[in-house]
This record gives sequence, structure tokens and C-alpha cells, in this order.
Amino acid sequence: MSDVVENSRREKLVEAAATLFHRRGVEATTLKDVAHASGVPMGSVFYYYPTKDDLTAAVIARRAAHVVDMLERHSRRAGPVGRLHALVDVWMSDRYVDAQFGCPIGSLCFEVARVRRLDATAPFQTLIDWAESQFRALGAGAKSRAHAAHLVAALQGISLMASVMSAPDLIAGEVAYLKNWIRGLRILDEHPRRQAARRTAERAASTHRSRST
Amino acid sequence: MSDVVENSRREKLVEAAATLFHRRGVEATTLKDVAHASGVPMGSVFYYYPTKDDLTAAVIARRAAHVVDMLERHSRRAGPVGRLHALVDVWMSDRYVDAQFGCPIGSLCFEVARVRRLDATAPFQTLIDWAESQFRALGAGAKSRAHAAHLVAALQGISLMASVMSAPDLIAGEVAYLKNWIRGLRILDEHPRRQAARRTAERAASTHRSRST
DNA sequence: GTCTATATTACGATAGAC
DNA sequence: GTCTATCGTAATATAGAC
Repeated sequence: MSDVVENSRREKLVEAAATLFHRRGVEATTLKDVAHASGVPMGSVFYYYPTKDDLTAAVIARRAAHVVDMLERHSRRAGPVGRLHALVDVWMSDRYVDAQFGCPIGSLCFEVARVRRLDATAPFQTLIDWAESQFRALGAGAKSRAHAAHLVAALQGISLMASVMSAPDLIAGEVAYLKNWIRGLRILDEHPRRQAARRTAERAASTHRSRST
Repeated sequence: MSDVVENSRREKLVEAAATLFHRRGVEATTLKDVAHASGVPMGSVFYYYPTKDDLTAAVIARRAAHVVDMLERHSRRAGPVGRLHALVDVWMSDRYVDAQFGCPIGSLCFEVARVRRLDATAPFQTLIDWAESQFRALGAGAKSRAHAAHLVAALQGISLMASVMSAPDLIAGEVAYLKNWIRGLRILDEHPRRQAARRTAERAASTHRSRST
């Protein structure tokens, strides 16, 4: 669940920084901007975060924690298909801001990684690992890792393109595309006979479930 | 073919700027860096490009022209599958630098678009339009636009992730994935009978071609 | 057209009073 | 712990000699 409620002053700073880093990028936002947006005077930001890199690392850690929380929430859903759909639906909901500023995770991690003064691998590592285990649960076997990378890449790429083109509809289209792909994966990886059997069983199970709940 | 050979001084400046913008990002590279890398003294860069935005616009135009040239080259290939494969193979060849600094097109256009002082839509517009017409030639019909967006998004996303994770293999894996997907698309959009007929015909044609050339 | 020398501004960071 | 005042540096950009 992660210790989110912290000292309040520190928390206000990372929160403001996270928003500004998303909207303008980290190089383009000044610490004065962060101070102003958070209502904390300039001198104090250096008390809490001695350097800009320290603040940036805190923003990355915050994003990583949010990813963990989000995936934990989605993991409570019924099957792997529903979980993966829940993940891509996040991009659907966020599409209007992402089409302005890009994905908050991707843009941040990329900018930081390119200069390479900080480690920013955590959010993507978590995302790919989680997706992989969903694909594995779905029966994709050895292909699961590639599927996971493909899924996360598609979401990142479409966010980038949508922001370049100012086109939230690009995200909506890709989300539909991906959900359909995920749905269809089960069909391809199975023998027709088994497939028919499983589907009949599932239909029965889902009818039963929707009645009993 | 676009007027590439220009005055030499201007050209040296955009070339150096393009490289540095790719390696560090535009915000993070100073005009002094560009002056030094191109061997042009500080005062002269302002003679050719009065502001940093002017230089940045020139770099974007240069990238856009390169995309046009590249696609023109790939358009000379035999069929739509071969053309699309040729496109994704570019990412395969570039994977080691892209895994360090990201895709030179995506990283540049995104950074510029987020601050939104310049138009950076051209490269992606060209890329998507071209891919769409290939998918259409392939018989994907109304789905062609979505396929095109999906393809370019996948390439952009995997470049971003590869650079965050310092993992060129991610790109190699995704390229294999995409080539296989493109190959398989024909199968899905066709009736099994027609499919078998076409494949037999193609096999014969390709055997004939490989002999005659 | 070319380049040196410099103006101007604003950034990250510090010192030190409270 | 908190905040004001300010330092040193480096960025974009200009002026003006050649």
C-alpha cells in the first residue's frame, strides 16, 4: 500500500513536481515553478530535496508506487482477460490528458533514462512482469514475455503519437484494438476442440456467476 | 528527393543539432554544444538560426525529409508485406542506438510537441499514411488505418521502453513479433479456400522469381 | 558573411537570520 | 524547521569589429 501520507510538506513537493514534470518535462520545469505550485518557498525545497535529481528520484518512486497500487487493484479482478482489459482501460480514461502531455510514466522515465543520472526502470519492470504473468495465466506459455512487451509498448507508443498529433482518438482506437487482440489470443493458442470445450464451460460458469452475485 | 546539399554551413548546424537532440534531448543541449560539435563559432549559429526554435524547426524538417526518402526507397520493393517488413527492419538495424537514446523521430517530436511552440506532426503523419496504404494494398480495407497506427505505435513504444531499460533485445523481439503479425494478417482477412489458392500461386511465383533473378 | 566579446536573464544552489 | 536574500554559473541572444 506504500506510506503515502507522509510529512505533507515533502509530499506536496513531489506531487507538484510530478504534475509539472508531466506537463512540461523535467528539464523544462524549474524548481521555482515547483516551489510556486506547491506553495513552498524556494529555500525550503532545498531543505527537503538537496538537489533537483533528488526530487526527480522521489517523483519516479512515487510513480512506481502508483503502478504497484494500480496493478494490485486490477489483480483482484476475475480472470487474466479482465485484468488485462482493466489495464488498457486506464489509458482509455486518461486519453485526454495523455493526448496533451503523453503518458506520465513513459515521458518521465524516458527523459530521465536518456540523461542517465538516475534509475527509472522500476515502473516498466513492474508493468511488464505483471502483464507477463497475466498472459501466462491465459495460457500463452513461452510467448507471454513477448506479449507483455508488445502490450506495454503499444500503450506507450500510442500515447506518444497521440500527444504529438493532439489526437485522443488514436488512443481510443488502439485500446479497442488491444482489447480485441487480448480476447482473441485464447483462440489462437488452443486446439479448436479444446477451445470449444473451454468456451462452453466458461459460458456456463459466467452465467452461473452472474446469477449468484 | 529534397534539397539536402545546401549551403554546407547551415547543413552542418542542423546535422550536429540533430545528433545532439537525439542523444540528450533538445532542452538539455545548449547552442554552445551545437556550435562546438559543428565547428561553427557561437555568433554564427545566430546568423543562420536567429533562435533555438528556428534551429529546432530545421531539425524536425530534416527528420521529416529523411522519413519521406526512406519510405520512397521502401516503396520500390515488391509487395506490401515486403515493404512493411522493410520498415520494421529499420528499427532492427538501429536498435543499439535506439536502446540508448530512443527513436530519433519519436523523442524529438514528443519533446517539441509537449512544449507546443512548433509543429512536429509531419514525420508521423507521413509514416502512418504510408503504412495505411500498405495495409490497404494488403487487403485490410477499413482496418488499414488502425493497423497503421498500431504498427507505428508498437515501434515507438518499444524504442522508448528499450531505452529506459537499456535493452536492444526488446526491439529485436518486437520486430520479430511485428513481422510475424504482418505475415499473418493476410490469413485472417481471407476465406480459407481463397487463402490456400493465393498461397499456392504465390509460392509458384516466388520460386519463379528467385530463379529468374 | 564571419567571429569575438559581451549583455541579459534565469537557473540551481547556499548562507544565514529567525 | 522555515524562509529571505543572494551567490555563481551558464544559458540564449546581441553588438559591433573585421
